[in-house]
Amino acid sequence: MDRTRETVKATAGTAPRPATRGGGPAGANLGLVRSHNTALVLGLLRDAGAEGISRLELAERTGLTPQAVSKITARLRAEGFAAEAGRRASTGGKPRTVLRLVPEAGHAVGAHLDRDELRVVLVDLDGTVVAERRADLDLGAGAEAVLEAVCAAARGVVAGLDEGLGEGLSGVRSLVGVGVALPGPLDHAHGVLHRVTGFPEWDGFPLRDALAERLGVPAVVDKDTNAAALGLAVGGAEDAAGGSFAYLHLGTGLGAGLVIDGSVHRGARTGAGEFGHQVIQLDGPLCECGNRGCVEVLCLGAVARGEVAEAARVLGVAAGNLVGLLDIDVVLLGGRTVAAAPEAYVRGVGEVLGARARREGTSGGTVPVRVAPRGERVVAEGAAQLLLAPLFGRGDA
Amino acid sequence: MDRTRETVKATAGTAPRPATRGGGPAGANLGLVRSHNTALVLGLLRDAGAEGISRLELAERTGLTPQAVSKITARLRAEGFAAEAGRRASTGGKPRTVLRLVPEAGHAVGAHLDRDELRVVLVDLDGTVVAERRADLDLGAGAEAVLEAVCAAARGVVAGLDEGLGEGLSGVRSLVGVGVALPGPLDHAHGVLHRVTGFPEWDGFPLRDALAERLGVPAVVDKDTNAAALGLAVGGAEDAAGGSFAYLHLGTGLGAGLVIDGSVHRGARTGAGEFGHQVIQLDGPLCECGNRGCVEVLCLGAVARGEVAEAARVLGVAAGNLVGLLDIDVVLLGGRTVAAAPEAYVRGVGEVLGARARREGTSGGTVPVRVAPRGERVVAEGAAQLLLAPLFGRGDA
DNA sequence: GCACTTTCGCAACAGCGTTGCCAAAGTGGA
DNA sequence: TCCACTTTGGCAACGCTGTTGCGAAAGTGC
Repeated sequence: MDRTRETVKATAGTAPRPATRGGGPAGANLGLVRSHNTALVLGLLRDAGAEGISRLELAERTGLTPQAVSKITARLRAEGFAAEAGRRASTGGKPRTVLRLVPEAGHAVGAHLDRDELRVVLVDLDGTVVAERRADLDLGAGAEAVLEAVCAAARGVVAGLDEGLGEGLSGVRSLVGVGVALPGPLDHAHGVLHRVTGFPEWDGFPLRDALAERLGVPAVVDKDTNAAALGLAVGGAEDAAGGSFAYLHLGTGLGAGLVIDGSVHRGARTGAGEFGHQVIQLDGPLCECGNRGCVEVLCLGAVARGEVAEAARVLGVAAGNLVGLLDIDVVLLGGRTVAAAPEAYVRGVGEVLGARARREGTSGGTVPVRVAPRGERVVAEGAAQLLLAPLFGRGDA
Repeated sequence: MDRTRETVKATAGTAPRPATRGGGPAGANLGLVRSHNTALVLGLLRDAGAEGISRLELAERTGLTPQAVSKITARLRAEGFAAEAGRRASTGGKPRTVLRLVPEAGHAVGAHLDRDELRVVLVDLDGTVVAERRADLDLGAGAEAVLEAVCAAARGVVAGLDEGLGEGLSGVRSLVGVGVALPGPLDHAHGVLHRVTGFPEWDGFPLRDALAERLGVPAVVDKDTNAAALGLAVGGAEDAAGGSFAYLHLGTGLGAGLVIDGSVHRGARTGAGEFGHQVIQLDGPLCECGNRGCVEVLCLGAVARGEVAEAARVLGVAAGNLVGLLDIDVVLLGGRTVAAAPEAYVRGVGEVLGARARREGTSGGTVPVRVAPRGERVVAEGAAQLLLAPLFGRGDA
């Protein structure tokens, strides 16, 4: 990913040599330390929200000295990313000055390309959705048509910023870039699509570079479930922060986004999270993937027959396998099918996980199951976070 | 983990403040940069083995400048961890000086506590086993007896070092510590056992602290499968280095150790890798864990009936689920049952994975399946790596 | 009104990797 | 045999990082 534009480079400092050559482990230099700590502080500022956070709290949370925090925050204030926001009550001495993030200092566009729908949002540093567009879309209409639809929508959501708008989006000073999330296998590292399920004409298409060139800003591409998981990791469930959780998406298909120790796990081939074709019934009914007894077939079959309880139970068994394998903290459910009967799925999956936990003894207790917040916008918001998260020290994207 | 003894503290430098307070993300200071880069260089030295590696190669691989590498290696040489080892052929100028690790500069003890057997090894910095002891063991014989057996064996393997041996092991200058691996649920972070399967009397026993006090050196405790995975990640399969793989252990039970992006994934409760109780047959035969249709029941049942091919197939299906979920690079098989018919299991599991890969298209190709090297010593060697790996920049342990 | 506590910035500092420069140690052509 | 050239790698000065020492600012409480 190339993020060398001047606008939102919080880490202006020196121009360091390329930190890593050839994929090996990277040596750390001082510029890296600086950007790491700056990102850490920015992240804490964001998490503090409107309430803000004092310099000393930042020092305690990061392990840095108060003086280092003062220097870092001074830079951030000079660059417009942070600002003072009142002061706390005194505890016998000088009251702490509260700092807060300036959300308008940075924005990112997030686009969710679904099979029949396009949803584009503009998100600020805080994660707040500033603008949104929705349109019908035919993923099979060809690259040119889809690209144009995405660009038009992106221009639309950015228009309100009034920061000067030229050919692409490159005139928008605070814009970090555009994140795109879509189904189907793809290569996240290079931003190249593989055979998007049902649309073979996309195979090998370099979506990231095409978009970046067309819009004149950095672009990132990821699977829809990964984007959703990232969005939820950043500002979603409170207890999911920094931990591990799975986002299970039940819509036209069944997939998962995995967050392990606070960052999205994609695997070397962006193949992780293939949850739907997990086999849970040996020699079971044939799935369109060629396997037998996949969760997807069993679960969606039950849905089609109207047996929501059975669908939830099957989903729960597969979720239980996942929880056991990865020792996950929370399971979040999303997607259109879940949205149609949220309580039933939460209850059904929860029961299976609860029974499993009870059998295994008390250690750790049962894994909570919840409906993922943000509803139909999860993926689009997460796509925007593909650009924003790195600013805040998330290793993703 | 407490590793403040002077002997093998490669990072002698300044005494930095505690880097992190309260479990949050840690701010980086200069001492951290130094130890990070030092560990990186040490790791590359170890991977280079007897052939050694030149300063400039180190610079290229780490992304550091040659001068920085020179400084770091000068320190390492002064401390006895590295030494010059000849020189390369000239390519038109001054020939490169080859550096190599001095294996004898550090040792670690690794202990594998199995239900009926104790195996203790002494490993040097290179990962080479310097000494080994094996003894019968009854895990149910009570804490005192087991502790004494471990300590006696540890003293035994260390005796040959002739570095002065007092009450415990604290007199051995080059000894980093003792790593212990055993089955059953436990808390890796605190080194406390939970209900070791079949031996309820161990529940809550603080094994790590008990051993550390008794021996006078740092101790680390982990699950046997995690230790094996770490050992394989460090010096095992070549193509597993830095990547992701699963070690599947088929013995009296069925478990897995997961390595994701080069480091062992344990989960917050050290619960990850519960592979055996993955359900792959809805409403299948009852497992002793209370679930129905677990791989363990199906697989071990087939083994008991002498149907090795069926056992391998079932194992392959479960491995396929795991591979799909995590996008893993390699599957390594180990354990007594596998050792009895290695080719059959490799073939059987490989066929299932191959069929799965073929159905999903060409992207990435099929995941290789191999027998884990090192045989019955994997776990003990991995246990020693619990102490050594951190020296080389592995985030584990 | 004064002593005390707490926050936080300025200035000096130590330590990290980096840069500039040069000696060392080879090769290869004249 | 000599000399120009290339490449390695150490020494010294440097810039930048977070850290430490100290003092001003801004409250509380007797």
